Amino acid sequence: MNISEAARRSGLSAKMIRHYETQGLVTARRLENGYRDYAEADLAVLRFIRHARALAFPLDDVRRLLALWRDRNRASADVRRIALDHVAALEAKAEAMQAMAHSLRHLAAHCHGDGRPDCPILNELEKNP
Amino acid sequence: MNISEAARRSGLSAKMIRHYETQGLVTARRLENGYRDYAEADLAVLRFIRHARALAFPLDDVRRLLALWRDRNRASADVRRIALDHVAALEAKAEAMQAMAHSLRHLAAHCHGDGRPDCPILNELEKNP
DNA sequence: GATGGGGGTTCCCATTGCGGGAAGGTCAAG
DNA sequence: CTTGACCTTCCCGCAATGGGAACCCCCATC
Repeated sequence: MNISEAARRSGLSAKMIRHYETQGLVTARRLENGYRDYAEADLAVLRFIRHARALAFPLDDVRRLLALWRDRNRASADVRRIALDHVAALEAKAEAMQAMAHSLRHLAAHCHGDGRPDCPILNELEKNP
Repeated sequence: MNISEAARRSGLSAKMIRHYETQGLVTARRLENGYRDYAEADLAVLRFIRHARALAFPLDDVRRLLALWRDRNRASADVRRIALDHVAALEAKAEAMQAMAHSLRHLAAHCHGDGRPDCPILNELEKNP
């Protein structure tokens, strides 16, 4: 199957697939004319990548997860460590963003939000320290 | 004051300050030798930027907030809108990340995490659709 | 045979917000 | 005069794509 069908069937874009190839996550057989040719097994890899990316695993992690996936002698502990490290990163970022959102919501709640110029949001931003 | 002192006193890096200048957020007087020269008023702008960035406002928003800040005839409604739009974006991203973290934590909780190869995390990633 | 259309390919640029580092000007102290 | 600590501009790299150019391939139709 050509790249656009692989894209359609994997839920990725052709651009993404080529990019993942440059990053060493997938490889494709090449036809005589240079076209990439994907087998069902490749499709499984592409779907794996899509699922991992949907969970926001960086490509580096995806590469490691793929290696473990292919390794019949893997230790599930290795998979788990990658996942939990990623979870920690996600939660740290999410909490930081929630905290920022909270502060801003609080400031916005005290802002008239009308034609008058005074605004606690700007007051906060212009504070000295 | 030169750029490194402005950096120290604003809590930004010299690199950041130059970058903000290319993005039209700050301007600095130039000495005869081409060096940037900052006044106290510039420092206030730099601190404003730092506070806004600490709340993760994109530079485009910071530019708009600065314009409103300088505008004595601003409507606080405009400031509020920028802030609340940003809050919405922050919360959307944060919630998406929390959701991913939750799914992964759930999967990891069912993973032995020992030397055995079977792992619900990989099972999830290799699913068909 | 020529042409058109719809594939494919590679490669470069832009995004966002910086950091690193090179190449070179400037200035004060020793 | 040299050293060192500033400053300047400019280019590269990051992460993960999207957009688009320039060009190749193949098939069908005129």
